[in-house]
Amino acid sequence: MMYSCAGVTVAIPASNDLTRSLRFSRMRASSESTATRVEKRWTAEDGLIWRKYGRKEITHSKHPRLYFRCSYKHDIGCPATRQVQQSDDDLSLYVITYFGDHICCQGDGAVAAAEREEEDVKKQPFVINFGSATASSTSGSPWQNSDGGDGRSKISRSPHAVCLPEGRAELGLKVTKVETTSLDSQPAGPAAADLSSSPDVSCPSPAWDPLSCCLEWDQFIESSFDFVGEFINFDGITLYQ
DNA sequence: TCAATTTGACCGCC
DNA sequence: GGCGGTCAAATTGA
Repeated sequence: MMYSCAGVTVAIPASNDLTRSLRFSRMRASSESTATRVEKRWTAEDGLIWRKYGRKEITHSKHPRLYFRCSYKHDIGCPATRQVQQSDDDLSLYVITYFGDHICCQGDGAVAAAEREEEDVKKQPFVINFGSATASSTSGSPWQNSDGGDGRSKISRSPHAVCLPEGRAELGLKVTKVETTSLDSQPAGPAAADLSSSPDVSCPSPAWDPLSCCLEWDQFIESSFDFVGEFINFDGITLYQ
């Protein structure tokens, strides 16, 4: 099977083979050498279409870990996944760990945008200021999928990936830190207190944008801050890879 | 009717 | 056996 996305044609295995390979690729995250870790006060749209496929209560963690995968996982075998977990120490902090690169949107536009983003990352610190993130928040958490509202994402169900890394710039985001780590030495998890030690600043991946995410964007908007015109004022963000 | 979410269950690793 | 990651049936909303 061949699939084209943003000018890139990708060959993927037959669905049965893919399903089988996926089924027996458990513990993938722990076996891979690297992951991209992002800490945010809130999650934000990253222009990519994520689909939630699991939720797990983690021992010694107050908050469940949510599992997202690229919506094109089954379509074109895009291996990108991410885990989102609320920090126990700072309830406004979310640790987002990305695994794998997106192969679903590596078109020229996305690559160029990613390159521009990399330049931005190198040029200036990344500070996303949420301002009074809790000013209008009643729950203060996007983890309302199963108890709060209906949990249904209101983001577009567009069948096409939207590769708009520059959207971050539209949100006025700046990069403070991107850190590359090995899962072998620093497994993903909620303990993020020691993650701010590296001075390295680099773009985690030229193929896609891990700097922002799309978890519960509507809830994010509705509960975390007040919109004033089109300006979004974030509170803070730290990136780790 | 379709597509996304929820959630219990399954599976591999430690 | 416990834990974490993923699957897939059931559920739900557009």
